[in-house]
Amino acid sequence: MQDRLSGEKYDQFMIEAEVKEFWEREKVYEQVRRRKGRKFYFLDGPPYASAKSIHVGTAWNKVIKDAVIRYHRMLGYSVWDKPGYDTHGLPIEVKIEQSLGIKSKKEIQSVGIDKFVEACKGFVKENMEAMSRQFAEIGASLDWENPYVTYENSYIESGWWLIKRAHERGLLYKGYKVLHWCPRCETVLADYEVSEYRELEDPSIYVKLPVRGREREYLLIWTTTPWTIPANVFVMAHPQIEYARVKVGDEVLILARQRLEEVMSEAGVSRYEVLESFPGSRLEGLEYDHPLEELVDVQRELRQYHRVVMAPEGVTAYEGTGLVHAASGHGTVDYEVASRLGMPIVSLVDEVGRMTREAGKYAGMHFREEANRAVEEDLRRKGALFHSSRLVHRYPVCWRCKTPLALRATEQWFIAVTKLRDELIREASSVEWVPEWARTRFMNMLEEVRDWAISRQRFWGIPLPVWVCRKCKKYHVVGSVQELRELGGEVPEDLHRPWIDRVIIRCPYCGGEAERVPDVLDVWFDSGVAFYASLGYPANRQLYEELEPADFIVEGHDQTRGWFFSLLRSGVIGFGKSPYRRVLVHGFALDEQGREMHKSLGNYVEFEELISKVPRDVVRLWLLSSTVWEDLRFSWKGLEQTARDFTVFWNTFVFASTYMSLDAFDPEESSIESVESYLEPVDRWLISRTNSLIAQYHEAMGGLRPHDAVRALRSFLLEDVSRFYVRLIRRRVWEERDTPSKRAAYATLYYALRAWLLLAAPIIPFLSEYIYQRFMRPAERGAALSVHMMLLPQPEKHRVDEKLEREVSLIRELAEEVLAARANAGLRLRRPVSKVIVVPKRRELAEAVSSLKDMLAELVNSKAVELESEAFLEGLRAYAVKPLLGEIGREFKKLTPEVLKLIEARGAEVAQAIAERGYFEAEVNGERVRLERRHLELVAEYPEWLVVRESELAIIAIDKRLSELEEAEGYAREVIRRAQHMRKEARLMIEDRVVLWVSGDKEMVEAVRKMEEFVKNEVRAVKVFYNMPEEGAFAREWEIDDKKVTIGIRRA
RNA sequence: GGGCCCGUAGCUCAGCUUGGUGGAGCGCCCGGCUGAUAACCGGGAGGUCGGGGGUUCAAAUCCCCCCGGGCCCA
Repeated sequence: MQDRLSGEKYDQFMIEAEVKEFWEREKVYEQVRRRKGRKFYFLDGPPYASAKSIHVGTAWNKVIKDAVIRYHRMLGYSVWDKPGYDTHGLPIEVKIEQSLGIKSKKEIQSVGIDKFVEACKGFVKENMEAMSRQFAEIGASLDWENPYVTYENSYIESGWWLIKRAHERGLLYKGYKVLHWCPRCETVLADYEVSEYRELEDPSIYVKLPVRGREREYLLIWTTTPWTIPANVFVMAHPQIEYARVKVGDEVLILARQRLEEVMSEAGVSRYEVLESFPGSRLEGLEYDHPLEELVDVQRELRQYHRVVMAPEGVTAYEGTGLVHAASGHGTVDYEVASRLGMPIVSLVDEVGRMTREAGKYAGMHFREEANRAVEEDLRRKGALFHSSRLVHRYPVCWRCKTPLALRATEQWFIAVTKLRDELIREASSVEWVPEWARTRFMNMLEEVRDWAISRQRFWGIPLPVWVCRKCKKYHVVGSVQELRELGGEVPEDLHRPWIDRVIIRCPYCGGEAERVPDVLDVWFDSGVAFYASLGYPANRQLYEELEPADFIVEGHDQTRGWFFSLLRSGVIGFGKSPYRRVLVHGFALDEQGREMHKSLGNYVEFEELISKVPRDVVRLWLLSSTVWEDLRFSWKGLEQTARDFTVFWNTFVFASTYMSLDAFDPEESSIESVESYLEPVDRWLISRTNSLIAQYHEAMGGLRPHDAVRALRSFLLEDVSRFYVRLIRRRVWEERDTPSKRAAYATLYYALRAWLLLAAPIIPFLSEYIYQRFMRPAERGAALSVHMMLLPQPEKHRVDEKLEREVSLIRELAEEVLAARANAGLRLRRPVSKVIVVPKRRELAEAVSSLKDMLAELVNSKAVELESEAFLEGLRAYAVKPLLGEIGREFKKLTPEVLKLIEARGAEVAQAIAERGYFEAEVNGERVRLERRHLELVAEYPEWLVVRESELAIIAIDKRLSELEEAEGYAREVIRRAQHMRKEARLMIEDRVVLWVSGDKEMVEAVRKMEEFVKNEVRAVKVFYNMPEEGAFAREWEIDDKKVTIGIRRA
């Protein structure tokens, strides 16, 4: 092997630049993609292309995807890796409005829809290019040249196909629905878009509705939206709640019994009398008059509907009066109850938030700002206002413009998803969810699924492919461009509005002219069809049929109700099945304090900044080490620590490369099979650990737990290889001659590092490629061009020795105890000790020590390790006793001083007796005294030359006594260490030989002389002189334990 | 108001599925090493396992309630 790693300073940034250049030059990605294998259809959740800079969370998202993709490629799969972009929708329209300085739909029309839509497209294009660049930067190996883009004609056409499918299945319908409406954006908001609430102040009024045919008797209702009173149709009550007729002054009010006290106290009424109480069911059918009947045109037609109906779903006993005023066009429940009972749907607010003509006196008023006040005033004048105040409550506002929303019945197009509920549940159950709780969350959501309002009264979106005949008023759904052409439509170059709006087709029913309904589709529709639209289906059926279903998707947990759902919905509508097999849910990237990262909060970390400060692999390893489905806290410190791990990764490979090349090691010639009989326990251990790692890694990656894989990889290289194995093989590796033992160590180390390098490739693609090119590829015939074209190793079960792994881990634990004992006794590690005695407390430890004695001895720098029984220590142990005054005083009373004297005088004897038989008897002042364990504290004492430490594993005793020779070795090592330091200072090469001078303190010089062969070998000296260094030699005076020594070296 | 998730050392996080002596890294203190070295190794201090209740011989772990945070809904 040739060393291509050492001698160069480790610079991860430089490495990444070079690797990138290599990938581009050799077209590695293209070659990786071209390889054939079993299909793995990965479907990219398209990020929304509304900004140029990606969020740390978006980067995390793509890094997870990339790790999974690379992993599958290295398993031999042919991975479908087309990325996507979500490009339509209101948020982008808003940005363009802002950049054009306009504020409403009307202004867009005056600018020209064509210009507006072109601006949207241009904006999105720039964003996509910037985002792709950043994704490629962190090494996301997706097909950035050919992403799927939701605004493309082919994609739009694929979208149309699903609307047509829905229509064919009888799921498409036009209906009224009460939905949140933004009067500023002039559009309906989907349920999940109603996400922002503000604390707003509103009126809180109690209104008296006169009961028809009874004098001075009223239904009492409560509302915070006076503007809905003109649209009142009926009143809802709960059949099981108790109601009361209450006399207040000369009037009678009807309200819930349970609400009585609170309502009266709020209204400041202290004197009232309950005339009778009864269940709500008795109120059914009770008619009333509308107090504003003569001011509101539509109310004259609604007279016949004004009555109390039973509607438990709309009434609670914890708020209001228990009687709920229903405005069928302005409340969700109101609408549902009205539909059920065949009541009319009345909506009196127009698209811009003004009261309609039917609202009579209030026509033209803004619903919140003006109508509220006017209605309240009129009610007061009519004597219908029982009480009025103000209240601050959470009120929904538009998520983009913060305008308070109105509930409003509007005409929209729907897909009857509720009809598909059972299918959805069946299909979702068959999906594998990681983690498992994602399934629970998803299922809970499906239980309450609603019909899907797909239409939007906007511009930048997939046009709704519905044409309505001017003559017969029937509508026709167009499923493709070809169909459009067949119906006589002139197909525009771009399928967006406004061009598509101008397409007139022939009505298939009456032959009349049909024009398009001007709506566009909900943007959630777009990404929901990605599973087939990104493959060009149905224009190109083959690709989809080959690839479906998607084998894997992964997005943040917010997408449960988002993309995961919209995909499933589209899958079931279009194909009757789930479009994906496995789902991984990842967390949110939060800031260092655990809050959401937002530009407006000033805690936003720019991706470009991140990547300029921290190498990509470091970012990746750090991101991937976080538990994937939990939220991630951004941390510069965490990244810094991760960067430090990389220096150890690097150093480990440099170490291997340096020595293997020095010894011309050839991994192909010296495989672990070829050195089998020379493998030492530590070698067999590392080989076993390597296979355990491989198994663990596959289990983690296969189970979509990349964090577990990363943690296993990290600890293997840091703990097992670098801090343990390399330390233990140093002596073998420094051996000058070519020994089988050294070769065995190299073979083992190469085997472990090779496996690690391959396993790490999906996680840290840059560094692993770099090291592969310089360490592995030149050493192996038939190694692929790139590490990413290699196959991952599979665990070889016969090489796993669980017993050995357990034993080594016990030995490591024990070694720590010994080191702790040494540290406590001030015995430095460099000085050997003559003997470590182990008295094991567990049988498996005894076995481990007896089979791995040498390993333990090496780890703790001891000349010998001996297993002994407790009896051995007992022989060396002496006990001191400490009387426990409390116990002794309580029992011996007046005799206590005498007893204490006895203990002091015959302490050793007392201790021995109690230790051996549990008691000691003697006569004191003529009385027989019996001392037991409870009277005394026994303190074990050992000879001065023995250091003892007891742990849960064993009792450890270290013999501090050193033989003369060992003492000399200790001193010699002190000299060696300093000579090594000087070699380094003198910039000698590792393989250079030197001449050494040692002079000064007699004991030191004598020690070196005794250990001369050892010293020469360690320092690579050809000769040692015991006098002052010659002129020109590199010399220095040292002080070691108060002894002065002069050391000199010169290259031989 | 509902569903799901999170809360463990000063900081970042394992451990919880399957109850049995609480772990790692960083930081801090002490010591060591110097042939991977702008590294590294060892030792030590540091914890009401968010709070309360329950089940159990035994709870960080299982159950219930509460508090704080996240996501999604109402």
